[in-house]
Amino acid sequence: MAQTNVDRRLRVRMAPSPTGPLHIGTARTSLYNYLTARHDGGTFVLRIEDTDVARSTTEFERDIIEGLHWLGISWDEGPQVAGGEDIGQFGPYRQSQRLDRYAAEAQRLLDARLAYRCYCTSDELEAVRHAQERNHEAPRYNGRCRSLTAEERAAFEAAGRRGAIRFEVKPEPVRWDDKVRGEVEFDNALLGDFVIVRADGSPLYNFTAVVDDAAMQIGDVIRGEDHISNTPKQIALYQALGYELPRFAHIPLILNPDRTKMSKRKSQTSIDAYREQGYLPEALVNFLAFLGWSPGTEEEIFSLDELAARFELTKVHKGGAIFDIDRLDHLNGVYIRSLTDEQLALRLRPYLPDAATDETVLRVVPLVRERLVRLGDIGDLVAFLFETDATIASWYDGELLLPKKRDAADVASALTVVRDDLEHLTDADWSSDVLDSRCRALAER
RNA sequence: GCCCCCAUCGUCUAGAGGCCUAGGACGCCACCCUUUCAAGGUGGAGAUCAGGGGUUCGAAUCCCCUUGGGGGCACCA
Repeated sequence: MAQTNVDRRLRVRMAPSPTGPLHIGTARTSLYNYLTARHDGGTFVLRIEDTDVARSTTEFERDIIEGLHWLGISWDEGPQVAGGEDIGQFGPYRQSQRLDRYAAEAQRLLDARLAYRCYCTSDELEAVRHAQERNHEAPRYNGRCRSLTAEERAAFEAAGRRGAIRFEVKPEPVRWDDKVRGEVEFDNALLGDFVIVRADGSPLYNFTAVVDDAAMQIGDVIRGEDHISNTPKQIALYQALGYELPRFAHIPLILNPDRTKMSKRKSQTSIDAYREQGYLPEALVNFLAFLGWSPGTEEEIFSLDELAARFELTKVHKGGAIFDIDRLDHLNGVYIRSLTDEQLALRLRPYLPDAATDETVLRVVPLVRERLVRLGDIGDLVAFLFETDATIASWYDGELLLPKKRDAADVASALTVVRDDLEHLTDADWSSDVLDSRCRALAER
């Protein structure tokens, strides 16, 4: 493994877990990593953390990769896609393909007596936890298997138990200089020995992240604030394994309106959902970038490249930011209005019936541009004009939408009335007689 | 319960001791433009900088406490 001329100070990484569709928070963290790399001329690595076999799927992995691409976020090193090969000299970039490395490192820890086999069952562990809770103690592993004799271990193994591997935490204070938070200190004496490899042999997050970040020469670990309490554990692991420590930066969380961590239950968290509604990636990126960062000026419209030129980790806030959909809507409108007719027509295409000709779409664009908040809103505005129903098509298309004698303002006006009118329609109103008369009346206005 | 973190208009934020009687944007309210709705323009309401102590000639900015909020405490990531 010849790894030459790698400046780890300029290497950052995003390590999503494919256990769900691309999440807003993952997208924002990816963006901050990407911007940091681009700003400093560094390298951005994508690594797939799929060690949780039960929850990880290739569909989610594809969704995440596609979502990042859609946002315009690209990486310099990452897993192979579509039958290609891994890109980069530190691959493979999928943790499920690096199992031998974790096993080797775990063995190294075992041999050095910095980790040990634990044969406790989940029931036993739970019982201990409950007892600790009753005594108002911090729930943590009590170290029962820490000093098992060879005989005791053999007995467990003979009984068919395959122990998990626990890392022995040294009870000492750990501190690091966080790029966004400054000095952070934590007393590892409060920690229990934690599991790094399950009884079934599969490695766990805190362990794999450290092994890989070190192997991939990551110099700056930029991740969400929810990982801040993993950091002391990981630092201990870095030290035990003899790796050079990276720098850490914990960025603020994106919040629900009630200021709790943004969640699926309370907010729309999947990038796909925003994409489907017709938010432009440019708008989403611009919006996301400002959730926890600002250039320090009053400018607020930035392209990805402009963001990369201005972005600095040191200007990232410590406090979380509420995801304000009104603001996203506003930004989206700004970006929609900045598009040329042709560009907007192209983007609108997926939201209109196939029956609509390119020419028709192009003619609709100037009429709707000023009032489109999301591309998907085009459906509410004019999609019905292209229904196959002959009556609707002829009336709206011929008399209303594209009238020979009327100008664009007239048409826009009519469209709005039609839209408002439609909101009050009941199912019974959808007979062609009723529609016909409505259309006739509207056309005469 | 234990540990860690955070704190400027409703929201996103500017602010790194005097430029702040706290600026911008979103949202909201008026008015203008407009046959309507938008878009655009102009103006307005909206934060005693969570509260209390210090430090200093001077604090939103530094320190401490309180309060409030959040995150984490898995053989998830």
